[in-house]
Amino acid sequence: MGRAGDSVLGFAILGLLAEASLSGYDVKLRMAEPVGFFWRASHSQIYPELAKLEAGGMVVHKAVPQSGKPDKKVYEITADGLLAVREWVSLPARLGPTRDEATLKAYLSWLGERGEMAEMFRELGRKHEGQLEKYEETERWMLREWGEPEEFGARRFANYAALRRGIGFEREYAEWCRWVAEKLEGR
Amino acid sequence: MGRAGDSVLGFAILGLLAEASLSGYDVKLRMAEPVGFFWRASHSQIYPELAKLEAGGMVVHKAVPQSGKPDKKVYEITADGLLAVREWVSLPARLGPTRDEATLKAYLSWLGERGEMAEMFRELGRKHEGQLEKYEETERWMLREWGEPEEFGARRFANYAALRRGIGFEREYAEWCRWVAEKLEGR
DNA sequence: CATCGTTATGTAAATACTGACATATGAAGT
DNA sequence: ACTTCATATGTCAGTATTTACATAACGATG
Repeated sequence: MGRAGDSVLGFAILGLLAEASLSGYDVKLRMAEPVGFFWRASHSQIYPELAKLEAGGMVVHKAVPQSGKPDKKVYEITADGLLAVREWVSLPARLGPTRDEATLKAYLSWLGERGEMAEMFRELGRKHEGQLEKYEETERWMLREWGEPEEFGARRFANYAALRRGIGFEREYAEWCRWVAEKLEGR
Repeated sequence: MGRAGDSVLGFAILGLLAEASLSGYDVKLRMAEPVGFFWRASHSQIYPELAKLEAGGMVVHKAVPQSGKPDKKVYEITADGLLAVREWVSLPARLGPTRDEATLKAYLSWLGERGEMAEMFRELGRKHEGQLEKYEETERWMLREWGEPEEFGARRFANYAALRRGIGFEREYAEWCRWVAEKLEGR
């Protein structure tokens, strides 16, 4: 209906602000690094979305002058905003409108030249392999710093759960790419 | 740049038309069933896209009167169109702009009520489990009808490769959901 | 002193996508 | 007779997303 904090992006931002007050730029940075792995957004979406959230009473901002850097607007979540995310988070998640270009290309692979297709999947596999390694390094760091997953608090577990999804996803994807490439090469 | 057949959807359609001439409705049906698992599109996207492809010389149509049913427009791929898909298919696939609502909700799960969150992931896991079973049934059918994957022709292999991705994806996803639910329930 | 990178915030145009509206034929079931 | 379903093709409004444009302060590098 167009209520503020209606879009998934809006809730993603509210979720970040539930943990700490942030500037639009800070939100952008988090949307690149940890959150971006499962919900990407650029600053040209974030700034307008923050304005929309503020118009809807979900967040408020105050200007913070800085020396050495441009001033920033630090956004803080309101009671309404917190209530809205808390309600949203346990609502059934929509299954993503599955759109995977690589799987489409696999489905149409009979149209391409075998060797070129194999090389493409080989390279794609390497990319996913690389991402997997980054995730696995993060996991090692978490286990080293935080101890046993069974004893994580809710916040840390939430973090770890998202990472586990990334690891499973990339591992499966990389394996599939290698398998496709191998078969296309005719072994 | 806005050339016809520029969008992934355009190439998806060209790929379908490379195998057989189809009406917009037929394309829609394939976008629901096998293709829709990795590239979803509704008829409100398909009809305009076909018109765009035709304007760009990638496809041509002829009206086919039918008795008992409304007339249809059957689209056929042109030499230009075929060349365009063939080139596109072995070009590096963009990594999908990862947007997965469920992983976002896992990341923000500390904001929700434990039991509700667990139930949500439990239910989501069931959905992915159901999809997995459908895919596995299709796989059994393929192996029964087509024999050994090693002896599939390029077309059948392409089909099978996309299915294998679906199976891996759903299996991993369902497992992750179960794992999250279990941990949230505190076992 | 010029340029580049980082921080910081925005807008605009174009494309992509969803969901609803709109229409029409004929078959099959109630 | 009435309704529903499958076939068949489209448009429209609104939302979401991407890419490019636009500005500005400051520090570091050359």
